Amino acid sequence: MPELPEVETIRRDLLSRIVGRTITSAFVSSNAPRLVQLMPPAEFCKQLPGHRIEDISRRGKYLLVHLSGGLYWIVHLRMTGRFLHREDPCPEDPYLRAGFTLDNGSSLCFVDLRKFGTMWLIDDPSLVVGKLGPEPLSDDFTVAGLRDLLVRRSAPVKAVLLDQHAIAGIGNIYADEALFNAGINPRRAANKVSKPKTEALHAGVRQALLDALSDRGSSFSDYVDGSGRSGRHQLKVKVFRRTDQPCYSCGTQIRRVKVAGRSTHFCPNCQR
DNA sequence: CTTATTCCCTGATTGC
DNA sequence: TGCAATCAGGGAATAA
Repeated sequence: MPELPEVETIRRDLLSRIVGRTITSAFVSSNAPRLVQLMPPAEFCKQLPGHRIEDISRRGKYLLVHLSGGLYWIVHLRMTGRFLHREDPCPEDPYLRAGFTLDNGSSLCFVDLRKFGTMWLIDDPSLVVGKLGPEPLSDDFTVAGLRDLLVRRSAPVKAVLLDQHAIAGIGNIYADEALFNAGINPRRAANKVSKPKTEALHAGVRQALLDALSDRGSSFSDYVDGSGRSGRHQLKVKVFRRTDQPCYSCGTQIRRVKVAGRSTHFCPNCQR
């Protein structure tokens, strides 16, 4: 499940490896008919070659590959997507959904078991990422902004953290970790989170993301970085997938419940 | 505007 | 042991 720390790790990996390269060929598997958005895959494969990769940025969980001519190649990995760069052509893989060759013989391989991943080739990225909430690691994410968000909503606070239009880039792992950091019960109504707890949540979100980023992301299942290596943060999570294990802070067994349709892990003692 | 539910997809897990 | 039903999850679409 690539979330902000995982996508940012991939971005940094790819940035050092493919900026300046020109795309020489593109292929999309016929068994991935939903991968390319807004245009037929054949059109996408025809347009991409010839463009030089100028930069790579990230917005929430979206990767934006800036191409020559002002075009953007946007990639979302969803649940099981992998976006890998290698020095030779993409190897045989039953889940290889798209492959791209670069002008130095290296390649980008898009591997995605569940086929939820999507990509766009588009002039105006705001059509794809324009409605996302603030970047939680930027100055746009403030305690006051978070407070405004929470007071208007009666949904569980975890549902708000997962809402990409509220804050961009948080998924199931870091929503649970952030709420633990802040000592907030995930089921608590957003508009009942106190002011001090809102401050704690703001800090808790940032800490969860920064901790994961420094570990190059969490590899619970499919996630690997831009070179195909696993992250390490799955070994350090405080609550996510630690059901029935003791809380590191108080020893109470971590509980698992369903909130906002997602598995949710928390310490019933530390998160009241 | 909000919140809840369904859908996409397939390997892993659970239940009988 | 075997096979079917359920689960996992990001986010768009749909319903209410």
